[in-house]
Amino acid sequence: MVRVGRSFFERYSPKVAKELVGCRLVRVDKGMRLSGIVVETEAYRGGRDPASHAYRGKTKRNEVMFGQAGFAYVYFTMGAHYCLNVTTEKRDVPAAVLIRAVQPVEGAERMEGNRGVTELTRVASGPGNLTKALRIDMGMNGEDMVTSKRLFFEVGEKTRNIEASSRVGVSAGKSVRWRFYAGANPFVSKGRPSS
DNA sequence: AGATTGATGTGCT
DNA sequence: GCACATCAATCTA
Repeated sequence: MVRVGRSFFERYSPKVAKELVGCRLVRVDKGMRLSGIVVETEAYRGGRDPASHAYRGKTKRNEVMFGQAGFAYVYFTMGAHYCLNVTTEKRDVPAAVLIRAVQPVEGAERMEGNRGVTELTRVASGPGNLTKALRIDMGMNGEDMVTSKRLFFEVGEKTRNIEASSRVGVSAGKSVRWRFYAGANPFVSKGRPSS
């Protein structure tokens, strides 16, 4: 298994988001591998991107986005959900890729247990679901996913029919289509019907 | 100090 | 398809 290296993340955020589809997200929990193929991502770029957390400058919450690429940025939202991002681009460029959904590969039963559902297509479909299935919380914030032993990416097969659409749940910045997902894959979260 | 706002998910219809 | 729970960080005064 080849791990995704630092240089992969240090590029233009939407490009990283697109190429991340098809890679394998691996979470080692209690010595057991829980993994899944990434089927859906969204790119965010601070500065000119009003949908980004970093749009209004650096804060204690989003400071990870300003650091080096390849780090996990985990944040709490909507009162009950965690979301997993990977930082991208060079240091001091606030950018990240949100992992929205994965297709369970290893430890699927364990993930089902963590989630309390048996429908495999829904186990890690959606940012909040994904983190719950893989037991990712604020303790993972700032984790270096290039060197970490418990959370990282492995190079996967190239996904061919990757589709792009506008991002889900974002009111501003609808002009860019920075949501990438594997076409016709049932594990992709049902976002918004319109694109 | 108080109000507002979400990068959402679930469950019921 | 649509309502609604839920709470920390951020924004406003």
